[in-house]
Amino acid sequence: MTVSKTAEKSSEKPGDAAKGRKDATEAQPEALQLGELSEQLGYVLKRAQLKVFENFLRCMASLQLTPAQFSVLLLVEKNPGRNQTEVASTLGILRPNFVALLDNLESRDLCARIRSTNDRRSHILVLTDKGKAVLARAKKLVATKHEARLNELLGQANREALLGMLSKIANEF
Amino acid sequence: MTVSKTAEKSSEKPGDAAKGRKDATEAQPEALQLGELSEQLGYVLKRAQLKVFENFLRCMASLQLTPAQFSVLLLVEKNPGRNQTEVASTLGILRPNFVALLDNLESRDLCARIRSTNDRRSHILVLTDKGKAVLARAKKLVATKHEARLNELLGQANREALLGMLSKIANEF
DNA sequence: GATAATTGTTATGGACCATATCAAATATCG
DNA sequence: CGATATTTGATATGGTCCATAACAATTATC
Repeated sequence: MTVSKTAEKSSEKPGDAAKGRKDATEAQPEALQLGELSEQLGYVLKRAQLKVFENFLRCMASLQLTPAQFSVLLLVEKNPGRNQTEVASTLGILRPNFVALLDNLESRDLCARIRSTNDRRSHILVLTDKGKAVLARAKKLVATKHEARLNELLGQANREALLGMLSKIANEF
Repeated sequence: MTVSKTAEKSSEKPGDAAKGRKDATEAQPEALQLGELSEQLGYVLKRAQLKVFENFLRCMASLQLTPAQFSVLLLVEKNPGRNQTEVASTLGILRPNFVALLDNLESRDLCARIRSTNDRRSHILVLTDKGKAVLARAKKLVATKHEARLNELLGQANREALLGMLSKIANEF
């Protein structure tokens, strides 16, 4: 699979005509045949995932939220008062790697760690007011720019079917 | 999104009853609510992709082929005589990162670099006999273990619909 | 024939993932 | 109770993958 994220930096600057372009009489560089690759679910899945993440980042540029950060905010909002281990493991993030992620969100005052009184080892996670506000704006951006674009491309019904199949794979495969 | 690959190392050893398990009278640790997260295409897409790759690796364990390596072999088989730049860019791999990948395949005698006579800068890529044989076995494993499992889970028609939608996202998003 | 562009390569840094380990706090059990 | 084990957040570290800059050899361009 192995699909990088780089944009196909087309070296085609507006001025240079007939450089990469050969007219019909000239031999084409011929694009490669994907062949069975285009039937490999893993390959297509990865390419689609990269595109979706890429678009997500563009939509969120004004808020500077990555998919990972967005998912943390969403989960903490829905489940306030849980500790780091619980939130991290739900997202499939290992506890050591969750620390820096949280450090970032906390330094931006989007989320706060609170020492639990029940268990003074654990840190309870809560969204700050700013965090709630940013998340609300993020949700709107996702809905109006990101998901809307997907609906436009696939249609509402197909989009839901896609989500269902992916969930099935994610949960039962 | 941020979904790690680690298996949920359940600390539930066969012997320890009633440790993590609370009976109905006892307060449950309560799984977190995913909430809107489960509707986020990016999140589900990433989780599904990780599962598929994970399964792919298991199926290919005997041949020691990663998804990336498999895709290179497939592409070179279908397009023999192309150079590194062409193959790499088709797969979305940057040229510098393609070098080590090829070094690996070549050291295992699955693929060969041949200096082009037309353009002595470029290396023409070809599968070795062993490479062809290994790829053939790989294809069989993928078909019988990997894709078969997906068909079983989704059904043939759904699997094709899924592939179509993902391709659309990958190409038109 | 001088200059620019291309190819494969190396070096390097960043992001993400995974494991081991630690101190503090808590749970468990003799 | 008190010794031992476990859990939590954290640090350190190594691996993999992705991205950019730069280089020598070769080729294209003018």
